[in-house]
Amino acid sequence: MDRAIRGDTRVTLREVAEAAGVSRSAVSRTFTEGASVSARTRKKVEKAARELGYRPNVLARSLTTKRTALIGLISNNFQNPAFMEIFDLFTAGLQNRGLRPLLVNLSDDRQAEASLEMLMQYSVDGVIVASSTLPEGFSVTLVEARLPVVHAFGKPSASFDVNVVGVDNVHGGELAADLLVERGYRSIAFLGGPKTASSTKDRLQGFKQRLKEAGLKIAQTLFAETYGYEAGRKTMAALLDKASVEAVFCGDDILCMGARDTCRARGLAVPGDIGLIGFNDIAMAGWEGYRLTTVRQPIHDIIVSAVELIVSQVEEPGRAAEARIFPCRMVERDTIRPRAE
Amino acid sequence: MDRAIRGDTRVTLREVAEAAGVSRSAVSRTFTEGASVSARTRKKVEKAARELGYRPNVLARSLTTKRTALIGLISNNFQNPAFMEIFDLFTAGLQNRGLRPLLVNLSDDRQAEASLEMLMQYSVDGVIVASSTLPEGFSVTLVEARLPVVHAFGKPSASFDVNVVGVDNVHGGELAADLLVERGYRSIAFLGGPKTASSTKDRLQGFKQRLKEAGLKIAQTLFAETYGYEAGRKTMAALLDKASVEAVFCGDDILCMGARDTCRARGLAVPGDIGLIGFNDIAMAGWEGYRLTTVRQPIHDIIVSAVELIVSQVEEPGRAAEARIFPCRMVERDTIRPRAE
DNA sequence: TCGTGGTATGCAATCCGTTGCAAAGTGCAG
DNA sequence: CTGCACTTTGCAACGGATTGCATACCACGA
Repeated sequence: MDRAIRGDTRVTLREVAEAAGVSRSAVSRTFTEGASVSARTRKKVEKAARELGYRPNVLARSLTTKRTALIGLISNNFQNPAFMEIFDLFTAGLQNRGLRPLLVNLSDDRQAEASLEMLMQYSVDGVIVASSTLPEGFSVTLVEARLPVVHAFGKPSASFDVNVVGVDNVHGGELAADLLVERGYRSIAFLGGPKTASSTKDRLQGFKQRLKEAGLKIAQTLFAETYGYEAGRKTMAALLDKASVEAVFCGDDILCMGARDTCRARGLAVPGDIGLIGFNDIAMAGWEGYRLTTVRQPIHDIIVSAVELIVSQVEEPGRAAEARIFPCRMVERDTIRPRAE
Repeated sequence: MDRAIRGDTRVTLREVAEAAGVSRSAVSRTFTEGASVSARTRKKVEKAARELGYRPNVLARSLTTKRTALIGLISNNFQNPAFMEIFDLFTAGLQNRGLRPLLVNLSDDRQAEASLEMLMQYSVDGVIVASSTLPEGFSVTLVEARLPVVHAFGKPSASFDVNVVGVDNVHGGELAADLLVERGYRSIAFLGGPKTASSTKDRLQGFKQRLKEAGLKIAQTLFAETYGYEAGRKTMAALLDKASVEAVFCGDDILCMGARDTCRARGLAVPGDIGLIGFNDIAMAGWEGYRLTTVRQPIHDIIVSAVELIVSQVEEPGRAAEARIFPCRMVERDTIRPRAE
């Protein structure tokens, strides 16, 4: 009976129409919200559809409606386990609004162009870029192709009209500096993420500035190649080999966890011998083996906001680009020494 | 000049045809591998296409070709940071073969039905189920709808024809038991993942059986609600409250990390006071703060194999279902006491 | 010059839906 | 019973591509 489940071929609208003894329009209309169909035909159609196991073909539909409900979800942070939280929230958020995430792994940036091409070919309704390391130019290309875009964890750009949701990274850097100064650290290093990432630059800027205001200078500035655990370990090792410092501000929790572990491996106590600050406050930052003191980024809010934004952008294409910037705040755990009595 | 980039509307094949002064068929043919077009027209078409910024509409194409290159990627393990590795490999693997992952977050299993419906409506070419906790029935539903399916990290079923790629979990459990026995542990507990998951059941089975052969019985058997860090912590706490044991075999690394951390929080030394074994050998298992002794699952091989399998399944629909089972092996780090002298 | 075989091309139907428009149907007041 | 204003319905065109088939073209040998 149920052709679709038997699976020979998918049942089409035309067949339902024939079975129900109505026109194709009638069938189409019973499946589109708010179209004019009498209760009687609707019933007939629904019965036939049920019996045949009819499922409308969304892709065919998209041909005329110009909507696919597909949203490109691009990221290049697949090395960072923290992104699991992010994917969870994004996919759940999109699904709740009836949107479908088409996932793009951009770990190899040479594929950037091809990926964009692909997204256009699939007629995605919009794109969410979830990354703090992709260059601004990336989102801009999308905007130029008239694709609605939201750059989550990005930095607002003065020169281009692209939707951004993120935090005030400069301020985050300031918070870290303030805490270190307050706790009396004087020899301080910065261990950032990829040098070219706007997030890295901004955090460093705020950090440096505030230290300067306190009469201090950054003792060492190193950059990890990626936001990843191994990168954090290696970079921290390099740092310790170069000089000894009292505290390190890491540009990301995952880097900080790596850094924490090279300390552990070298027998350095934290915060006894060296203080550490992370950035993000991902779930893992609270794990017993780490308990990072870190600058919290409201990931949940950012993502909810990004989804909201892409939705309104899709629904109202002309809409002006928006930047939604959330504040960070310090969450203190056990990697920075307590206030002196 | 470049309409598509200017973005008014997408350029269609028809417009290219007009610009090049050829028929629509000619245009279509220059864009399909192996079709018969003269070098001269091909050149004309390509020029026009380039100038107009034409990109074929894959969805329209799929209407006649019956191929979308969309692959549903379903998971319900978004709480487990280890899945980042898995997503990374899957997305990269699919992309390399020109396939597009349509991501489905099934954390809420009440949406299972709706998700399947959705995947069918989007005419995905196939589905990869990446989960060891989804019930067998889930994949079966897909198979019945004649969708090519591969269940990664699943368990082969005697009764149903579904493609499975995974490890021999029973054997994994045996390895854990053997090691514990060899190291002279006698009071031993099992801390598994969700009770209903086939992975949990199989690991437990092998474990129990082998202990029995050594004349031992499992002292405690507890199950975590999910494969997640918090679940691991809580369940371990419950276990310790009930009884004291010498060693615990955890059904997953992430659970084991949670367990490790409740030990840490309670001041229990590992492996001094208690021994721990994990399962999977995810990257994090090697982190300095944990260094889990664990049963290794060849994640990389499994995923490569799963992608391969879905590809051949899509290309050759009638193909018989296959089960590809990989062996596990023990990797020893620091959470089990060394062999006595 | 003509015939032949092969390659290129275009026509038109098709894939699966949606939608503007005109025709048909309905209900109700006069 | 007629007229009028809605509500339902179907027709047919359309969205953007592919493809079977028939025709047009080409070079080449006889």
